[in-house]
Amino acid sequence: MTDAQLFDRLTDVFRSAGFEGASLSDLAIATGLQKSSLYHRFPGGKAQMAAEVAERLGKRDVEQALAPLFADGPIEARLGRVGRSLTAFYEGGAKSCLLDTMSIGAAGPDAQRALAAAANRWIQGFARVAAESGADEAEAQRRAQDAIAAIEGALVLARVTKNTRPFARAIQQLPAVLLGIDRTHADHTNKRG
Amino acid sequence: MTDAQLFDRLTDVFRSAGFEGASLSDLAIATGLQKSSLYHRFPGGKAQMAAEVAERLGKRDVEQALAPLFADGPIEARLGRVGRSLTAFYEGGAKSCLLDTMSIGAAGPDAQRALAAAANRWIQGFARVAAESGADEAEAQRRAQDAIAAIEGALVLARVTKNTRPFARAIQQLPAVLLGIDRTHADHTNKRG
DNA sequence: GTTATTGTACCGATCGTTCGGTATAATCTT
DNA sequence: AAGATTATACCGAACGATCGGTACAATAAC
Repeated sequence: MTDAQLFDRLTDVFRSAGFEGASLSDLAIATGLQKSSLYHRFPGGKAQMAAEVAERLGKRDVEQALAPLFADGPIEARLGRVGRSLTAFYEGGAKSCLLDTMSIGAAGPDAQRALAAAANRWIQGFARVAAESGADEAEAQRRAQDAIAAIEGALVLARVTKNTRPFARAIQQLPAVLLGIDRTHADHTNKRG
Repeated sequence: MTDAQLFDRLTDVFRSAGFEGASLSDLAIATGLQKSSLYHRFPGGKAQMAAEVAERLGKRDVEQALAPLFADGPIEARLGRVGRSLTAFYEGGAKSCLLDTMSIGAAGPDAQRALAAAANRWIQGFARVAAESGADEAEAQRRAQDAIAAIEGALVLARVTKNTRPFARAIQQLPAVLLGIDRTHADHTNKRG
């Protein structure tokens, strides 16, 4: 089992069950390793697993999902690509966000710090593209936070109501939010829900 | 201890620790009751506690928070009152939402159903006021979902980054979202963050 | 004195964690 | 090159603690 696979499995358990809800048995089954083997790889136990998973989220996943932002091409096209990237990452809204599920309860200070760092990286990435459209620093930050909040909230709504359309809408409205375009009378044809 | 106090304590534990994170010991300590007393009141155990807490959220808390919506007065004033009501409920963004924290992991089918019902009641309440401003049914639903998603996402962001300003902004933008007013160039004076 | 309610003592199961040990591969010694 | 040693990855079995839940006697309320 490669490191990437191992982390993928761990991440999946944590993000669907949360920190407390993810038992070592669950993690062992998901990874195909015995609990003692997990302790060999993570001497710090479950807290270390959560912390390293959260770190990878900030350092690898966020960078990967936001990569299209800093490529070439018109800004709308780049944002469209990021939207598709996020839709894939969250499986259309069917999967929860690690930032949400693992920040509940006692996940240990290292994990909490890593989660906060991941969130801030995401905010900074969005803010950077918002600043491209002429927004000043503070306004860019606000737009970035609002865009992420819209996505995170839609994921919560999807988990509770089993309706992923608000998530699809949040992704669709992402360019408007970041670029400061009026979305009052946007087109919702065939996107009701 | 009155029923209201009892439920308040239980709700507090569930919404800050989630279902799995809320142990019977925690619940017993928070309520000042022994486990046997809790089982006398909730023969169905922790699952029943969670379900009844979620039911009260939908039937009492949502109704209470949204009450100003259906009183007299101009619609902006009513929405302002709801915003203050929600700010109090979430303590300015410092407290998580039960819809979020208790929907993670295995909270039992009754609780899940009650949480979904609570979310839908909230959506319907917001949609009703959105419809007042001339939006058709589908558009009102969308605005209501988006408004709630903005709030829930801001609460997630607040929990992770310890920054409650996105929450304050979500509340502030609530009237604009529901009434379909352009909020592109809204005033953010003294509300940066 | 009857009925609720609580306190105490438990239960089996599972929690996160640790320990002793195995197999293979790399590293060192000579 | 051969043998001894170390490092790495994994496993099975158990640890004490806590989990959610139960049985029942003592107490409180009426």
